[in-house]
Amino acid sequence: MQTVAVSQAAERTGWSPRMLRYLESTGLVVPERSAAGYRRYGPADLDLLRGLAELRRRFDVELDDIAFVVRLRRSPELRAAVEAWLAGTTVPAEGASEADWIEWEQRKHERLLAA
Amino acid sequence: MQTVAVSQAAERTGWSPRMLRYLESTGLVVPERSAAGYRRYGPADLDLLRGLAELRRRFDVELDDIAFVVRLRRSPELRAAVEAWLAGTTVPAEGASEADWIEWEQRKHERLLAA
DNA sequence: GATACCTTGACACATCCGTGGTAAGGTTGC
DNA sequence: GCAACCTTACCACGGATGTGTCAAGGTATC
Repeated sequence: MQTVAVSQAAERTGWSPRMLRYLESTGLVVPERSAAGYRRYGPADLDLLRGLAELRRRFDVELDDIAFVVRLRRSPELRAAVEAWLAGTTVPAEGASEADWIEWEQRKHERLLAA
Repeated sequence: MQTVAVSQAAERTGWSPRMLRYLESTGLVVPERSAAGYRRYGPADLDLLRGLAELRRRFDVELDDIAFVVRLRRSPELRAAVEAWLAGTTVPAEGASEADWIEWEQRKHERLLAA
């Protein structure tokens, strides 16, 4: 498998080498290591990095947010607790239509602006 | 419907009045308003507030994290993008067994400690 | 063996989050 | 009409995020 070192990976994904190390520390993109301890980024890693940059750019998503989704996936207990909480919220449920969301949004704004 | 004002709600849920206003500003728990603009917390609001406190205590979840889940629910586009990203990750998929997670966790630690 | 990479670790800094306080003013109930 | 609540709008502050830079040292390649 073709792998590249950190500065190459940085060049090809738009991240800085510093940020690649930071991303590794958060657990979001963890490359393999060479025998001497060098980070080796494979094609899948590069795709992940590009995707992450894209997510942030397009949706203004925090790294924390993504990390939390990962956490949700791996802790069914947490996932269940969060879903239980969501069930009590006034927020429309899973299969809600777009119209439900619009109405909810309007009610929320009514509330917020009611002052 | 029986509703209480902000200081009462605070007393009954363990939050401070200040935090109840903050939570409203984040959109997580938005109470109705009286004619004069006073916040009126109903039983459902109180439950939400207690549940939120419980989530933080038990799972060390940030408010941001919950807010992001709400955002995921209401933006199918964002949800799809995040799921697509997750699909590329080395993280075990939706229906993965506990054993898969343990193995993944071990590999991650191997990687992180390989230096 | 020199050069250009890589490693970890630290300091620094802007920005935001969570939280408290406080001030200036409106509402309510006795 | 006053006491006890409520409102918004600020200032403050410790801690975390995201990011850069630098230092001290290991590795690889020619």
